[in-house]
Amino acid sequence: MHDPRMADRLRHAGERVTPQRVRVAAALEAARRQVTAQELWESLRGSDPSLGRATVFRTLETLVAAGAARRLEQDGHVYGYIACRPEHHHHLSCVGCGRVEEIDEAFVAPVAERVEAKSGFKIDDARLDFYGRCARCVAAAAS
Amino acid sequence: MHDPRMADRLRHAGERVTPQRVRVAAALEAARRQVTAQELWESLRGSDPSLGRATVFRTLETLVAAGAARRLEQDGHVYGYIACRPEHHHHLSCVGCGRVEEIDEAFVAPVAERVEAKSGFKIDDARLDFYGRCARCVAAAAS
DNA sequence: TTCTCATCTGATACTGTATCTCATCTAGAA
DNA sequence: TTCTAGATGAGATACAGTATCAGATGAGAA
Repeated sequence: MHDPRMADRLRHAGERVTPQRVRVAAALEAARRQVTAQELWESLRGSDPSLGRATVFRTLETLVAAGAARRLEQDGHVYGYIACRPEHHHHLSCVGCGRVEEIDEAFVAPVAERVEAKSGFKIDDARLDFYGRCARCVAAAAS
Repeated sequence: MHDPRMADRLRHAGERVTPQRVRVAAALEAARRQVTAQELWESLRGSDPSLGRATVFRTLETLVAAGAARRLEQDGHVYGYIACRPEHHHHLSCVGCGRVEEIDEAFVAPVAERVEAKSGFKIDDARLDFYGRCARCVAAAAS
């Protein structure tokens, strides 16, 4: 088994440890990025053509419930899954050249905390997008 | 017309002002909460059975593009829409009851400044959306 | 007012993600 | 090893949203 911790988490949550679940969990961890159930199924089908599509969807939900994965909304009504740690997506988008940079979660967390304190909301997810011009485009416009 | 401002926004964005669009915009404003295109269509069908489903979906996108509404992600791969003033781009959305509160620009401005300083971007516009549960829904879930 | 045409509407078909059903299989306990 | 609650695989189904297209219409021009 690639990562015995994943199996432990499932067992601890009272879930069965099946070869399919182990394979899905291993593939999710190996991805090291946000992936969709569909992507995961397609990549796993290569090595295991008998793996069912529904099984991948179900297993991902099981992993989320067991605390071994996190589900995020992606644009286009797709769920993205990522192993272990939530990864928020905040963007800094240049309207000049189209370049997009990621904004670190550290910038957003303090705002979320203050908003929680003021509003009484319990915040689960955040989306922050900035639009403007990158340094290069600003310089180009000035010249 | 319930709210002439909505028509002005459409006109200003170079969009036609049709009876259907006026009806959809009025219903969205009257809701005063986050609603889905489907919900809006079903409620409007009562008074106007000829109103097409696709028209509601298209109109909501048009309103978003014109700055008269905002699109938010809801759980279950559904887009929620809410009428808003163009100058308010930040929302705090309850996934439990659909209530949406506006977040003051003052929370976001400092983040924008720090991001500008770090990245060299010149930021023109910002959009921040938080998703979670309001105090009432948190209390209801705990009981 | 009437004309004109770009664009909007409504109906329908289609896309793609996710869920449900059910016969079969199996992990894990005894 | 046997037993059984729960998992699997295949296919059907549900549902939000989009694409298409013929016909209708808003809004500016004449």
